[in-house]
Amino acid sequence: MPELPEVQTLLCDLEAAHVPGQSIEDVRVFWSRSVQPHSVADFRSALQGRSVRGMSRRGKYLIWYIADDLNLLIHLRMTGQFHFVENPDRRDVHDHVLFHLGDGRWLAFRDTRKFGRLRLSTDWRADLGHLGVEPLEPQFECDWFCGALRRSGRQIKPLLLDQKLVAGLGNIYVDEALFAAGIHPKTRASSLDTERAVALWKSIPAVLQRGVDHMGTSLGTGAGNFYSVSRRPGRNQDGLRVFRRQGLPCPHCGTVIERIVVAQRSSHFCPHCQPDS
DNA sequence: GATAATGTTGGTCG
DNA sequence: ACGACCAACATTAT
Repeated sequence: MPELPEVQTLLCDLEAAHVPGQSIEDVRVFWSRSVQPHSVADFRSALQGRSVRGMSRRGKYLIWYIADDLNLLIHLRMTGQFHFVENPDRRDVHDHVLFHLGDGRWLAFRDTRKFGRLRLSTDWRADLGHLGVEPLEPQFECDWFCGALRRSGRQIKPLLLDQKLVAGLGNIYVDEALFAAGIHPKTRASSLDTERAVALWKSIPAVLQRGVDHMGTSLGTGAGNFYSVSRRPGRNQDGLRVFRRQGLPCPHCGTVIERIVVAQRSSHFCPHCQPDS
């Protein structure tokens, strides 16, 4: 579920809720694999009595600063969420980790599908060193990006989903960026001409920033849907042009949007605006 | 009620 | 190097 805009929304909500600055009085883990590779005891003892000094985001990771040599790296995977619960007894069956904060609140990590991970790091720069460039930062340069595309023979969609080149894109925003740039998801990266490559370079930050501005994308109403700490859904789903809109008319030309599978992921595109090369 | 699909990542295998 | 496939899980839509 959560891609860069959703994690950024979560970060902003946690900061607005003043979680940074709080001490961690207690940590309770109800599904041990949420904190693997640590043992529950190690995870708890490493954090108990410490404080959350600050937070940031890298790709789809949320980073809590505990000390110079201790960070908590959180990846939400498909259905991870944070929210506050009244007390430990009121915890939902999918609330797998609880943090008792210094001001008395209980912050819960909820994750219906249990893919999310909370792991400790003594060096987050090294542990997240595999991640590529931040697409909303100045290092996301046009010449560098176009050069990387030229040197890769991979299909453009799996290349963009690979966090090693650009960090933070997932299935929704890749489909939206490819539509905005008029590129078929199976196109070989190296076969894109400069005009298409530059269009893609522009569309990636555009669709991501739009997602951030709309506080993320919340599809459906189920338990695994995206909700930030405020429990309000995002509203970016209303602005999606192609994602999960197969059978509906393209907003540009009216052609029926198609759904195909690329790299084992459902992919949505307009066959007229994004012709197969 | 069974079956397919789901927004992520990491592994294997050819 | 790359892509196909699977696994980790639970829920929702069909």
